[in-house]
Amino acid sequence: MDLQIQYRVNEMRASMSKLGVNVTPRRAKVLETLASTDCHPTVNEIHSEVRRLYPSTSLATIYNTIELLKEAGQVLELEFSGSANRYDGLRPDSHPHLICLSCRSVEDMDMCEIEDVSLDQVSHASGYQLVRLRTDYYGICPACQETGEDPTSSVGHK
Amino acid sequence: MDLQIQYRVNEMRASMSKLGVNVTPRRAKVLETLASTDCHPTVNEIHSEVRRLYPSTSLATIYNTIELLKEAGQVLELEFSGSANRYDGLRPDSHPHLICLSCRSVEDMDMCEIEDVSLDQVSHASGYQLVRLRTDYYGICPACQETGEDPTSSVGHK
DNA sequence: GATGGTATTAGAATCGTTCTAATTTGGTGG
DNA sequence: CCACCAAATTAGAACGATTCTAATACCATC
Repeated sequence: MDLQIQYRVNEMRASMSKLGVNVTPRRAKVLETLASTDCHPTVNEIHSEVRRLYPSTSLATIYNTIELLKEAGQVLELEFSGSANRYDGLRPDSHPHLICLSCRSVEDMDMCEIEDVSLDQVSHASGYQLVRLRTDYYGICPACQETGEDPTSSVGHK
Repeated sequence: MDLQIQYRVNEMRASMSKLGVNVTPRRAKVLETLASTDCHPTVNEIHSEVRRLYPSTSLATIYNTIELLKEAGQVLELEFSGSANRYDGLRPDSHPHLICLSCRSVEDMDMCEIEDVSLDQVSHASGYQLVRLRTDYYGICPACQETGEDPTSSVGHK
């Protein structure tokens, strides 16, 4: 396993242990799956991956592990109402994403010139005690543009 | 009916007509409901409101009308995976919201000092053809803070 | 008053997620 | 080495928001 992945898995392990939670083999495989991709997998995708090693694994175990990871602050949940939620285990902190309305891919957006408004700043101005920020840019990704997608037809993205 | 509401309803009507869609009495009531509140109602809430005038209205009519409004670009859909979607008919353009993890209220965030990154800017840098931006700040609203809510217990917002 | 197209309805179907109750596992003290 | 207990895991049921479907109602037009 890639060293960076290994490092990230250990971080997640440590956080879970700090919560007093056992990192069982199946759970470890969930962590590894999350740490091994920047494609923001769904629960089903993680499930398939874990099953390759432990074929009897049930969906509940994946949901359960992700719940624990959320409590440990080690995974970022990207909710979607019309399709399955996606999870980012590489960068559990709030950060912006690019979402394709056509192929529904989810990509991290890393643009140094875009400076995130700080939670502190908004907290202060709004009176809210803020803990998280979600920023999603919706559009058509370069690949889908090439295959001749019409962005207006997918605006009410489902 | 308040003049501002009336004005907004007429805007929505015009957009729907331009699409070649009839604005029936039930649909008109949906528009009016959306134009009358900044509380970002759910489909169920709109349904209840429309039923006060037309008691036999089915849920399907609300979903259908909202679909048409989305096509007309006259309503902003705020998706939530664990609870019902909410709709903003007053400001169908992308704009940031404040979401309370405790009472799940959704509020428009209007802070002149927070300048939205323009879609054009991000489009250019990312290669995406962007049509929409979602920005949500999650935290505990002032009212819930007073009643002694613990923000960390609700972080995995549902 | 008949016709045709649109709107509407009730309820079934779908799908992601959560819940439940029973079973399995793994470590600890005897 | 075994019995015990708590935690993990399982399969499947339950749930809730949304979408789909097929039948009915409505309304303008002829």
